Order: sequence, then C-alpha cells, then structure tokens
Amino acid sequence: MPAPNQPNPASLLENLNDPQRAAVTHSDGPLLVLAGAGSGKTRVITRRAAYLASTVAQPREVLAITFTNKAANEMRERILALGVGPEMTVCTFHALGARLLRIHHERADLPANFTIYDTDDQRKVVKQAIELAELSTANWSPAAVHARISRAKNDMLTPTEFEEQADDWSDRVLARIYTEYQRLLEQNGAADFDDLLLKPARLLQNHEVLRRQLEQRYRYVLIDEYQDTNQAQYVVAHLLTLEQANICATGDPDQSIYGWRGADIGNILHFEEDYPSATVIRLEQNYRSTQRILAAADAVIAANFQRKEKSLWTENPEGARVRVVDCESTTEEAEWISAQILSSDKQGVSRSDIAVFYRINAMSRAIEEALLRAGIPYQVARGTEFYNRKEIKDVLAYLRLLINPADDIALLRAINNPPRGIGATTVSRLRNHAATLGASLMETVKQAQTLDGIGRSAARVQEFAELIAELQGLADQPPRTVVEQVARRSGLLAELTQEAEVNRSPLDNVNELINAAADFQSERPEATLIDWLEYTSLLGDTDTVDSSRGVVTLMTLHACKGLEFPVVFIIGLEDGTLPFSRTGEINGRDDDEEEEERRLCFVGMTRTMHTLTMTHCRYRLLRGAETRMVKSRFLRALPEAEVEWISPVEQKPPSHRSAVSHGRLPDDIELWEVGTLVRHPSRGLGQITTLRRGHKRTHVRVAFQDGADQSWVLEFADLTRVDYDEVG
DNA sequence: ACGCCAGAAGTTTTT
DNA sequence: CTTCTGGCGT
Repeated sequence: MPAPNQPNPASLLENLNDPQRAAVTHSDGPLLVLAGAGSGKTRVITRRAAYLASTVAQPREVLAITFTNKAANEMRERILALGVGPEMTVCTFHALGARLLRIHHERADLPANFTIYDTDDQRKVVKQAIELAELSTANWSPAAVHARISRAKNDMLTPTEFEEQADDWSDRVLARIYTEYQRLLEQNGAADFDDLLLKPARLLQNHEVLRRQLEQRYRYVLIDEYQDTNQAQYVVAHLLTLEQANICATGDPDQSIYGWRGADIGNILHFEEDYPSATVIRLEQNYRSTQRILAAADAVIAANFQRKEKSLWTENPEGARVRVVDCESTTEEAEWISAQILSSDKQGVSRSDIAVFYRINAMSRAIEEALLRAGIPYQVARGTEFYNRKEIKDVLAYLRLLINPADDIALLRAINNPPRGIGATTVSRLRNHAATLGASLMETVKQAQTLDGIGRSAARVQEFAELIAELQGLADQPPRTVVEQVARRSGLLAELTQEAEVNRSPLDNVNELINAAADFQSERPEATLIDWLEYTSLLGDTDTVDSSRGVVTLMTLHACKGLEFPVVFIIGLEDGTLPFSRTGEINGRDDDEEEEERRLCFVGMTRTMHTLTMTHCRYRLLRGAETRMVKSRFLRALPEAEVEWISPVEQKPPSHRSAVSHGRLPDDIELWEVGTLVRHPSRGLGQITTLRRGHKRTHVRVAFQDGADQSWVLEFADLTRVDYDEVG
C-alpha cells in the first residue's frame, strides 16, 4: 500500500503536453511559465507542486501563492487529490502576509492581536485623518484619498517617502493625510489590506536572518497570476527566493487587469531580466475554447502594444460564430439573454454552464430583474456582500473589540448599538478625553466615571465597559460559541428578533453568521476567534461562487478570471462601458488604460468554451439619463468571418444620412470618426478632425475646404455624413 | 437621543 | 436613478 503522501512521480506526468511536462519537471532555478488562456495552467501548477513535493522537497517546503482564496482552496484540494500531504502552504499573498505578521508582529510594529481593516474601516480612518489634518472632507473625498494612499502603499512608499517625492501642493497635502492615517492605524493596532503586503515586504528587507529562515523553509515558491503582482508582492516573492531562486512564476501578460490597484505588468515582462538564468516555457495550446472564439479574442487583444510574443492555438472544433447582439435598451438586452437561457434549457444546457459577465457591478441589476421575471435562479459573485451588511458588521465590531480593545473604529460602532443611551454628545466627549489622555477609547470608557462632562451618561458607559469585559472572558472559546454569545449578550440578537416581525432577513443573516463560524470551526477544529476574523476579512468576491448549485452565474469581468464556462454572455459592449471610461470621455484617454480594458475583454471572451455572445445597447441609463451609446471599438475589431450579427427586434432602418437635429445624435453615429466627410448647409464640405464623446454631449471639430475650422456640439450641429465615393 | 425627511452628491474594477 | 448626509423636530 503506497503511503498517502508519496504519489508516484511518473503518474504526475500523465496527460501533459511537452511544454507542460517541462514546466512540471523543471526542478531548480527560476522558471517563468507564460500560460495563455485555457492552456492548462492550473493543471501544470498543481502537478508541479505535487511533483516537487514527491521528488526533491517535502510538502512543507513548497509554497504556492494564488490570487484568490477560491483558487487557493481549489488548488489545495487538487494537490491533496494527487496524494500529497496537507503540510504544503497554499494561500493568497494577503493570507501569507497576515500569517507572517501574526508570527513576527513585534518587528512590524503591530500587536499580536492586530485587526485587519477592510475598505469600509479604511475609509473611516481616512476620514478621521483628514479631519485631524484640519482639512475638509468636502474637498478631500475619503474614497479618493484612500485610493491614493493605497496606491502609494502598493508602490511601497512610506508617508515620508511619499512626501519626499511629492511634487505639487495636492501631493504634499496627501502626504500629511497619509502620515496621520498610518499613525491612526498604529494607534488602533490595525493593519489595512495593503499593510498585509507592505509590512511583510519591509520585514523581509530589514531582517536578513528572518528572510533566510523563510527562504530555507519555503525552498520552492510558485506564484500564480504573476502579471497581477504589485511592487510589494514582487518584493516578497523576490526576497523569498533571493539565493536559491527557486521561483516559478506563472501568468499571462494579456490577462493583466489590475493595473489600477498597482499591479505592474512589467514584473512579468521583465522576469528574464530579474532572473537572467530563467527558463521560459510557453503554453500556447488552448484546450478550452473553439477556434472561432480564440480568433475573435485574438482580434481584440492584437491591438495592444504591451505584449509578449505568444500565439494561442487549439485542436478544438471551429465552433459556432461569436454572436453580437444589437439591443435597443438595457431592458431588451436583459430580456433577450433570459429568453436565450430559457431556450437553451431545451438543448440540454445546464444552468451552471451559463455565465453573464459585465464591467461594473451596477450592471447586474437589469439582468437580475429579467432573470427573476423569467423564474431563472442565479447567483451573483459578490461574496463580500454578506460581510458588508449592517447587522453582520455590528456583530463583528464586538468581536473585534474583544480581541483588540485599541480598535476605536470597532468601539465607535458597538458603543451605542443596540441603542443603550450613549448618544453622539457623550461619544464626542469620550473622544476628546481619549485624545487628551492619549489613550484608546476603550481605556477612556473604562474610567468614564472619573471624567468631566460625562455626567448622567457615566453609568451607561460604565455598563458598556462591563459588558465588554464580560465578553472578553469568552474570547478563548471556539469561534462559534463566541459569536453566538456575543450576538446574544450584546443585545443585538434581541433587537433583531423584535425587528423580525417586520423584516426577518437581518436576524437570519446573523444566524447564518453563527453557522459560518460553526462551519469554519468544524473544518479547522483548532481555530481561534482571531483566525476566524482574519478569514472573514480576507474573503473575496468570487470565493462564494459555487458551480455545483445548478444556477446561472453573474459576475464582473474582473471576477471571472481563472474560471471557465461553456456558455458566456458579455454585456454592455459600448464605448464608455467596455472600454469603461469614468468620465464618459472615450477619446484621448490613457493608452495604458485602454490596453487594460482590452485585456479585460480578452479575459472575459477566453473564459468561454463553446458559445460566446456579446451584447451592446443603443441606449443605456447613465445617472438616470438615457444616453445614446456607440458600439464598442472592441466589437468593431472583430473579424467578420467569426461573427454572427443579431438584432433581436425589427429595427427601424437607419435613415442613412439624416441631418442631426434637436439634441439627438445621428442614427449613423457608429460610422462617424476622425476623417469622416461631412456637409454643413452653409459651410459646405468638410472633414472631421476631432470627435470627443463626453458624458452627455459629443464635441466635433470640422476642417472645411476653405481652410477654416469650426467646432460644434454634435447633437446640435447641422451636419450630415457624406460617403467618400459620393464626392470622388 | 433618535428618527424622519429633504436635499445633495456621486457612481469601476478587489485582496 | 439611487444612496448618503445633515438638519430639524419630537
């Protein structure tokens, strides 16, 4: 009988093509696997991890880093299924960072019980930081400021470094806020998401002994989705493999879609310069999609410049043409898709084979409504939604406070929730006292009776302090017990039970939270409350997607990376939606941004196994206003031979060259571009020199034959498009 | 201290 | 068209 953690290495090489096998068996030294979409990358990584663990290394010496928890869990299961022991570390960068910081917290200026702040908490701290810097949140939006701070951290800039390289007034102000922000985090004993990468990176940079220890512990490091690593992640990866250089990076520059959060596509493009002895293996055979889907996807991505030579090919059948659907409105788009899903039932397509992708979360709504009307069950990949609910955050605030009494953000949420007569005035006084004493709010609360101005509320505050002290006695109990007891003794459960007569779901949600803690505990019996809280804060959007539920899946294009579905709908292929543009301006944007949008579209298309449909709308509601949309430039790039154009309803034949009038775009707007010839009743024939589509209006500039230029708002310009052959 | 209403503001993508 | 905030009244 073979030992369970001794798989037969030869069996790990079955069903692999030549480059895949080369990647699996490569042992020492840097390895870059450029894995095209659908080229069996996951198979290669899992086999490679198992192969290493059964030939040159112990399972515990292998570290596999993924991008999402879902990917980590799947990979762990697949590796276990290959017969390798569970001692291997498979996790995300953030989970790895959290683990390192728990162990080496003192060197990272954190308490052992540090709290992980999520986006919501971070924003609150930013708000406090802005106020402490004596600025107004009216001029400095916490969200925007936070985005800048987060970006600086991903680039590994400390507040001081950020200040040093600030070259304008606004950056200098940001540096001040960033300084305050970081000070507040420290005061609260908290780390934000970015700290989970930044602090470990610094740790490895500054503590050579520790760095060596870790490199010896993790002799082989595998990093997936390397194209989406940022500077801090790059440093961690690099320092963990500094001497042995047993780094295996897998990824695909064409699938880099996180530039906006500091991911540097250069990390993968320059791998061979970082590691001159690197072996590079290209996986170019696609096992997932039909030829036509690949041809269409290639047409979209081909326009990008920041690429690495790679050509995807497949032995799969040619398949059906990619369908492009021309819809009048978002309602029609959604109705058409739900009708298609209903009719595909008859063809024996399972509901779980179908996915709908969109650029932004808000776009799921129209689809959800149509699916509800049609009685089609679905799941939306928005795992964090549950943990963002008010009632859930209320319970979590208490739990965080038990673990880390310095967490002022948690205290502020818990202190009068459920209402216990501690109002805004009292809280504000407590905060002032805390600031004067240089103490945390919890410490201040404990000595409330001795403080001026608390007066009548002192008794209430005292009761709250006693409640927390009592709950702290539970902190070492198993997570399920603590969660349940806290929900009960805090009074939250009683409040929700009362409210349940009107609205049951908050109560149900809290009960579900207790169940979630129980599930966690049964999977990891030794787990503490800290472990569970950490797990909940690191949950991602796709982590709750379950392909076995037999329902249609809805998700953003970002969330679909790494997944595959037989039938895919990508909606909203319009300039401004995909490619997305924040302002509505679509011309003259940053080329890098447009390339990333193109890659995003490519990622979505290449998830498809056999049936790909892309839809666009002529009109879309933007901020409540019906806006005329123009078919996406990505659709215009598709080769005619691969596409089937569909119009769901009879469309009025476009009055081919109607003059523009009363604030409407011309019907043939899709054909207007720079260089198009136009006629004006009095100015005569001219040529478009610029065409800028703004949020509400489109600006056009025309050069006329007499040499003069004139600009208009196109919606109000009396211009008519003229074909070249009409004028010779 | 708290709830309600009206007006304003703001809307990518995620660990 | 929503979601949040701030002010006012109880």
